[in-house]
Amino acid sequence: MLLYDPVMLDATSIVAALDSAGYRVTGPRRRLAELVAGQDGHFTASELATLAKARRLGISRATFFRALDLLAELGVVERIVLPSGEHAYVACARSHHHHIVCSRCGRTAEVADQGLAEAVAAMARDSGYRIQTHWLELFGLCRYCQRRVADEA
Amino acid sequence: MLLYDPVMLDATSIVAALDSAGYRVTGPRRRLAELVAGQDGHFTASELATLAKARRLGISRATFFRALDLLAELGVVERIVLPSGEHAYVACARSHHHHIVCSRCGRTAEVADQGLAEAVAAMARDSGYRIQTHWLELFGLCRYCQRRVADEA
DNA sequence: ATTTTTGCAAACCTTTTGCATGGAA
DNA sequence: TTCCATGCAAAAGGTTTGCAAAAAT
Repeated sequence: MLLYDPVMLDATSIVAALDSAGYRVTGPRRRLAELVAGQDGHFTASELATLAKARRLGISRATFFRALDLLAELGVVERIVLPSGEHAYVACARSHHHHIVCSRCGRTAEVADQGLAEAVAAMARDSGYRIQTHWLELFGLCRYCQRRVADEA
Repeated sequence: MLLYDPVMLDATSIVAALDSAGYRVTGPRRRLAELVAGQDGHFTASELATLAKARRLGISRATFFRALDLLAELGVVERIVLPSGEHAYVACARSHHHHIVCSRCGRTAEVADQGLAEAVAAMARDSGYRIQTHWLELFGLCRYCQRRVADEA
């Protein structure tokens, strides 16, 4: 049993989110939704574009950038920034949360607050800054990769 | 009195860090060190290059990227990633710490742990991931900008 | 019929790299 | 004299944008 499964998002609900927000449901967006639904780690617009090209899905590169931006605005996916500076997206639940990204396979898990909110509040108090947003990213090895790394040794 | 002043780094100690690590002390690196010493918020290689060009310091763009990379390896500055994906650097103290970046003026402050380590440990425990590194960035308004924003209203 | 989306290609930016030259040790 | 560092320019990504054509409502 996995405590923290990657959040799975089905294509239907992605399309529904677009539709109910008044955006048009188009062929490319449907196919893109399926591609996104098939991802279980983080992914970049670029990566999906490459994948789509290989599968001859007929979705242009620009569409990925535009659509993923849109999905991020709608809160369907969350945009994170990798240490390299690339923009990546992960499927996300509605509430505030943070991600752990596996540095080996890219799998992500979400984690609960665990006292972070208080720590951030304390930092705000001490620094005199009025915090607008905070942003915690954890990088590490997921269970599977820990095992694989151990096997290799 | 400011509790958390931006860390000021003087040019001399930057040069000393290079020297003692066995790297050559060159003209461009000296001038770059002064430029870095003059920054009090975060800055990108690109920004410094533009600045240097305006001041006719004769330091090429590539040198900024190479030298700042080096300084980050030496621990003289820390590399952060802005939400836009750009790589930025901030002067930093040696111990583990986190930054608050002012979203209006770019001023940074460093903050103490405040229970973050325990929170991260708890997240590791719950998720089953073996955490390799974590990375907290806070964005908000510094004291000065809070006041200025209030004045404008 | 109207308005949004798309695709294409070009433009943009930041960052990286190859290679010959120049400078530090 | 021996390498390391620099400058230049080109390359390499990733991301954005203008515009005409296509598709959705």
